[in-house]
Amino acid sequence: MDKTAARSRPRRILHVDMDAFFAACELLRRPDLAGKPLVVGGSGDPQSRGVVSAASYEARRFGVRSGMALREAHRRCPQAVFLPVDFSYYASLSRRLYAILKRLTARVEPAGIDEAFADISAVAGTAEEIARRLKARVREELKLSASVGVATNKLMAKVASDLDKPDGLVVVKPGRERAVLAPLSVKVIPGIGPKTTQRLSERLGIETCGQLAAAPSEQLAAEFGERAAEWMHRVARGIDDSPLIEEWEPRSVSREQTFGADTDSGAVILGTLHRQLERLIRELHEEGNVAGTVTVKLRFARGFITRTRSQKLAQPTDRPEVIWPLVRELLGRFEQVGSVRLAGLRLSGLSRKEQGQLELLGRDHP
DNA sequence: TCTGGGGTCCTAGGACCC
DNA sequence: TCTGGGGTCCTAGGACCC
Repeated sequence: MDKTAARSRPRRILHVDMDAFFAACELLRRPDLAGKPLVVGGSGDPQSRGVVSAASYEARRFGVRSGMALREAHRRCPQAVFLPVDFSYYASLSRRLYAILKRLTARVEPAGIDEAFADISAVAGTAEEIARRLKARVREELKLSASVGVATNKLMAKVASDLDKPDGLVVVKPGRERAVLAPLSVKVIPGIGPKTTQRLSERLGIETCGQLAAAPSEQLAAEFGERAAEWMHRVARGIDDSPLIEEWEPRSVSREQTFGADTDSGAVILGTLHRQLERLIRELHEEGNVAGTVTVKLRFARGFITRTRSQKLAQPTDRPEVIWPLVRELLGRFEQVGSVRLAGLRLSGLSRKEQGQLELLGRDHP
């Protein structure tokens, strides 16, 4: 790698983010719903437990937001059409979006079902021309609308794609990063969520990225620690060197389930965990993976608190007869905190199953 | 009106070793 | 024999993202 060459010419990173993706996908196959408020979430029953995954812009006018309880969405907009989440259908459209991106450049980083980064440094044309071309292709081939941001790094490209939604196109010129961020709320920065936003405001009186960039380092460090303070200072100035990551291996897999009604039945919880283990084992086998650590997660109804118990396996494994007794043991380590709302199982520390490991396990468990 | 399901990364404390 | 410090691993929890 020629580092000086990479430094001398700034990168050109594009971020594409689909507008109200799940709702827009549903409208493709339900054109009769066009113009109506539409809410996609959970089982589609606004009276059941579940949250809004996506709301059309018509529904947003009534104050419906993603992450909101379905019941609350229904209270705010009773005339909305409620549809269940059909993840595999959206995934099929997502694959077509990625195919369009791959025609633009091979350097694509997936960032979820409805968004992605692409390094367009080597693509011919101005940033705006490339972004227009991409948006036009998405509109023609998928009949969907996307918002696009282009900047010198991932952080600023993502912020830019969000500035003019829906159907937006924002290019941040090299050198303009800090000025673009300055008037914006700190919460536009990916990684600064509700808790950090509140803490910045209440403890330090900081609301905007400009104020964050100008805050004394010692003050930030005293509140958030050295490393976090340094990170905040950089992102508030629009500085981000993080590389595009085209592919990575998953670090963990999990299944979790919220009960329709809270339960204190050990049999129900155990049965749920057992089904979850069966599904996870199938997934491990399909991917040729073994797990290193087992985690059981319970959410208790009272106070909505989540507790986990985890243990590293003596030997990474994909064998249910090794994992299941550990799940039972972990379950026994929870204190009684009343009825349970959610039960979940996570297998982490994934690695590829290797021949030697297989033989070893075969000897241990004939 | 209560808050889904799938993930990632970071931190802190205790155990343990040198 | 006592004390301290550094590094690493493991567990638990928190914040955040889509």
